Amino acid sequence: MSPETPQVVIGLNAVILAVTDEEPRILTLPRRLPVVDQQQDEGGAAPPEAVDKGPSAGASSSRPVDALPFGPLDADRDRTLELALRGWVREQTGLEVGYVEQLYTFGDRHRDPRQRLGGPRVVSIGYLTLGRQETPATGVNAVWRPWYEYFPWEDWRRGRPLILAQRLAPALARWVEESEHSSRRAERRERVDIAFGLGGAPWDAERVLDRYELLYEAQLVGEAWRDMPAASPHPVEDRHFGRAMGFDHRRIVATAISRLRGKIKYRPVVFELLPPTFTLLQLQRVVEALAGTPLHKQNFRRLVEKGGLVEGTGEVSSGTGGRPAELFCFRRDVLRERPTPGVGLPALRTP
Amino acid sequence: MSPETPQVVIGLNAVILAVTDEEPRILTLPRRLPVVDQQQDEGGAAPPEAVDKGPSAGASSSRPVDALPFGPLDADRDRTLELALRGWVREQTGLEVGYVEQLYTFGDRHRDPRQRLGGPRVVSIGYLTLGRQETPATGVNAVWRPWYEYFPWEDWRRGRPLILAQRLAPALARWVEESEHSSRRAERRERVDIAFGLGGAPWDAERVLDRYELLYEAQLVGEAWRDMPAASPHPVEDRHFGRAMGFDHRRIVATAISRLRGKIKYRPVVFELLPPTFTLLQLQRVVEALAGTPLHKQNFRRLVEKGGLVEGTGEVSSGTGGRPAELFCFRRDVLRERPTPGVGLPALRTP
DNA sequence: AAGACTTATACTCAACATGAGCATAACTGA
DNA sequence: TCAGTTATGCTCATGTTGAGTATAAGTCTT
Repeated sequence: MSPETPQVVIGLNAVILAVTDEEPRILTLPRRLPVVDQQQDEGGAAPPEAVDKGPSAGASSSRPVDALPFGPLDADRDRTLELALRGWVREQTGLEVGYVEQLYTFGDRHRDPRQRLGGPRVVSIGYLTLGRQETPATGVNAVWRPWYEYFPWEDWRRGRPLILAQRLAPALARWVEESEHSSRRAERRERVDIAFGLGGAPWDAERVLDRYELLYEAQLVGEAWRDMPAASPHPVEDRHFGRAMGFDHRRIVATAISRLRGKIKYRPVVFELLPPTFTLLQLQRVVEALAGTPLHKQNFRRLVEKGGLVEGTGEVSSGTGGRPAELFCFRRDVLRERPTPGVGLPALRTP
Repeated sequence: MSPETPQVVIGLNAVILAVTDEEPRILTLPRRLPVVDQQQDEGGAAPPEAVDKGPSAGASSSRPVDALPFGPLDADRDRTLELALRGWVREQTGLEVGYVEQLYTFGDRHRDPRQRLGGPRVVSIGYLTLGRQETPATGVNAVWRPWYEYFPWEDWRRGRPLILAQRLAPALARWVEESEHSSRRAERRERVDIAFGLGGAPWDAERVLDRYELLYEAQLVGEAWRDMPAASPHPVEDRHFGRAMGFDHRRIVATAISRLRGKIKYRPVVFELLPPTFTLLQLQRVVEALAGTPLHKQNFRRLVEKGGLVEGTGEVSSGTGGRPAELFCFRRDVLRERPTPGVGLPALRTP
């Protein structure tokens, strides 16, 4: 490795989320990335563009994959990580993000194909941003894509997804059975049951990352094959679940969903995704879209209204298709009143 | 800056937590660190030991400060971040950590005095580890120190801490008033009220990090003065709250407390801090120590027993000082039964 | 213009969870 | 034996949650 190669590069990755037409969508950039070839596995110089610069079309071939907006931290220029992230997003998409939250930092060497091409060690910090769906700058090749395309088993709004019982559960069962020792099988089975709500265990909507990690380990997602040093030719597509992404970006999106599904319960973050005023059904649809579960309409209304999360504006919306609905807005005072203002949960009192 | 200086260094920091005598304690290493001098602010070569190596006594003077075990990521050797952390902890303390959880990644340039001495950019990843209090290897200068020494306003077990009303609230009020514009004052006041439960707002035990960040901004913690490029001589100690730490380590500990106080509510992590069998009062005392609030004994028992979190072993403990108590152990099956098994919270059903 | 359909909103009721307290049991030490 | 200490069982009022009924007020179709 050449001496002037930096040892470590910090990659900043943004899951830019908006909800439109009752679908949570993330902003993705289709990118052509170098394919790891079995022959030249340890040799060959790295195409530096893929690592150092953002999406400036690298010289590599192969079909494009979805990637998140991302770029490295400039140690000399960027004063904070968040400012660096905002800069990259602006540069690559033309969008100005509002609410930003750090998710997690990933640094496994073996889960990034770039590491095998002689590039520097990449440590990626994932961020989640919330906002409304805006059109990227002209000339930017960005796509707002529903996040359930990457995680079809996570959408329970119209009942338990068919893919679960029909395809995922059998594939996972095979993975459990392919273990040699029975203790190992029992351990795998328990992990599968808890993560996917099988074998009598309940479905926990927040375990999105657990489920993705398990699928990766069981080699049921495309990324797992891509990352294997001596991968056999890609197996039948039928055994890959959900749409794959470049780098470790799907893992970062899984982290984002997990985090957000947890957070809406105790912090009023949903409102970042809504216009200043909205009907209660609009609000409900957004929460349902994020949580991936249907909600009882009347109870939801009681929750947010009696809970002091929203207040009526007096205005009414006409385009409901039925009786006009009152327009509500977020009630900021709730932050002073309750410790955990979110969609569900009790309060605490001062004794 | 010399060309072979790495641009970015990843610092891995461990908050090693155990609870003994009803006090949560973290393992700290007293270290002598270079003092930032006003004269040589931008010049001077960095003492590389303070950054590159762990606590190998640097050549610098000044009195020692508390620091967490930490060390840089070795991009070539360490396969994962967590393995690197375990290695550093082992090397510096002789301890083998069990449960490990990543907290947050900090990268603000201006909040690390090392950055002003010409060293590389440090990005610190904080980790939390849970276990029992073990004695560090002989020869290691490590101290288990109660975390409430760093955050005395966080311990509400014996009622509202006196320091809050007597010293913190007035100091914060001064900070609010010292703003020029009234809109700025109103904004500061709202932040103070929400973070510290003043002005009628409730106390939210989880906002530990918010409170520390606010104190830092209001220059009411020692670290704020240390980090100022042109700091006036340190003001009277009377205006600093809690025991200070080196680097940004107190911020990392604040993150740890916030995270843990949230997590015990929905994941059975408390048991990592307890022996395999314990009495219910022992369990309660540990939860109280972490949450910083007293709990109703009978209700707590009902919660963990009916909630299926623990099961009786039939054995009894004699050293209670009163009637002997039954010994309980963690009931692993609860993971299969409830989505969020912790100290408090409802369940979800499968329809 | 009537009737079907859609969405909004109010209200009820049972099941369950939570906060607070009373009562009794079983040990220790003076 | 009595006071002090902790353990454990039980009650009761209140709050929260899940599910459903009923009615209001629009749009669209014929």
